[in-house]
Amino acid sequence: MLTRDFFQRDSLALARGLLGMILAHDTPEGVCRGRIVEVEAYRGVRDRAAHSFGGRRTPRNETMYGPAGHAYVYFVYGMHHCVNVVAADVDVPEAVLIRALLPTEGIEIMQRRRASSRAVKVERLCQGPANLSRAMGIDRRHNGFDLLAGPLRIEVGTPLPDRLVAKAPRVGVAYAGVDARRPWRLYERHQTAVSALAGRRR
DNA sequence: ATAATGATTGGC
DNA sequence: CCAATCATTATT
Repeated sequence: MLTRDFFQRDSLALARGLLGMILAHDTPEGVCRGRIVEVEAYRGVRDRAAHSFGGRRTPRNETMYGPAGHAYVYFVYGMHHCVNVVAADVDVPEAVLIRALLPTEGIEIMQRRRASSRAVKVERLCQGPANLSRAMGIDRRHNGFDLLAGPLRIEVGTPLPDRLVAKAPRVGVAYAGVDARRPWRLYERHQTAVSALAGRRR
């Protein structure tokens, strides 16, 4: 099991550490697991792309100000959920957005949750933060959950070696000015499950 | 109370 | 390219 120390560090370091770890969710339908292959670091009060920029503290982002290793889940665009892992110390509002998983377990359950007109390929089931949330059965009810243990948790996986870590600017943060260009999106090189809009790099 | 907008996705 | 769709936030 991971320790609190694993999560209690700055969000960029945590983002790096989360690559290769497992997001697991026990649900009535069964357990679902996926290997984390793409993340983005949101670096707190100085990061114009972060919900906590400038020390903004609202009901929505309150979890970011709490202890590390908890889930910050929020609702956007009137229809999507995104899952973050809270980093750093209490009152230091940093977090890591989980952007893509490679599903390893509970694939049929995920396919049911993602059911649309056409079948969804395994590598697309958890491709993108909102798709992943839907496939894993995560919504606002999970905001504030402790990810160390419990029905929604992060388990020890296989750390991703440096040579397989790619870095690029974050997605969907054009409003963030200079911070929009920072290479704070980390993902597994050559991994087909990384989100499509994110583009590929080597 | 009202207006603006979004850490996205999928369809055309 | 753009509509979907509404909670959250900022502003009056």
